Amino acid sequence: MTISRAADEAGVGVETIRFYERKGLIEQPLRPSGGYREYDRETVERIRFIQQAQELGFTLREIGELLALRTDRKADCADVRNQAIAKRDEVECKIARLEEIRAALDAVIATCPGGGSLNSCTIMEALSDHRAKAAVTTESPD
Amino acid sequence: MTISRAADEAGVGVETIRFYERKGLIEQPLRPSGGYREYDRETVERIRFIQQAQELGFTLREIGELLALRTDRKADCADVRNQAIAKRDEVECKIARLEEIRAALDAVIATCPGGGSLNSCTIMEALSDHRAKAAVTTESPD
DNA sequence: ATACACTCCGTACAGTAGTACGGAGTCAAC
DNA sequence: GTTGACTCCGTACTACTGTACGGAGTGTAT
Repeated sequence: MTISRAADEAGVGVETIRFYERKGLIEQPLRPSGGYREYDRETVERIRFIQQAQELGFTLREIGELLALRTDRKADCADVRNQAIAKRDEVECKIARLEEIRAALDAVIATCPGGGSLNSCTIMEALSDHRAKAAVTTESPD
Repeated sequence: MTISRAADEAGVGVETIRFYERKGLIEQPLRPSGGYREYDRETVERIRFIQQAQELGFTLREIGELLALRTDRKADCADVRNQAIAKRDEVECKIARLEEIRAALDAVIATCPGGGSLNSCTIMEALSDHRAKAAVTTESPD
């Protein structure tokens, strides 16, 4: 399978495959003819694995670790589970943070008269510091 | 006020101020002595405004627009309100997406035996495509 | 044998938000 | 008048996930 075929099968671009290769996410493929990369079904699966994991919010670095686990004979299912749990906790933190932001935006929108000069715009006021802290600040930013 | 003093007052780094200046978020300051930047209280406020808006999830580009509105005589409170509403909608989309991810991770964690070889690891299975679609895929990725 | 599509490679670029560096100039104090 | 802290500038680098480019080589079909 050529690189463009593999890219099609996996649903990514050719350059993406070369990029993953550089990043060590997929192994160096054989080059039987004229230096052209030769891919098998397994590598396509591996690329799909990467895509799936990305959809779950894993970074390429983390996916690299998962892939390393996959070929590690000593690796345990619990290792993978722990990774997944850590990622879920991380996602939960992000959600909580975004919910705070949403609440702050809602508050600010609710008090806005919705028209008139900026001098009486409560949103601008809220962003212009002083009193703003209560409505806006929510501990450490991301 | 020197740049380092202004940075302290605003709670950012010196380089950050120069960066904002390059980005056009703050105006070119006066340089009365030896080419040193001279800041006033108003600029510090402006930098704080930027920080506040960042905490609400606005990007620097969007903040630049808000700041432009602020000095635009024709600007209306409704313009600001619309920006805030658009941002809230955006935040809501992100939350929804993350909640899908969390659900998928929860599902995958729940079915994991929690120990044993990777061959029986349901998380790895889920990531390894085929059947995975149902549990993992949630329409367009971010 | 030649056209055409495909592939090779390294490098640069995209956007986001800064941070770091190094050599030179400057300010205030002692 | 010299020390030490501060500032200047442009550039490069961080992290992330790719995308684009351009000139050269190669495989396949006609």
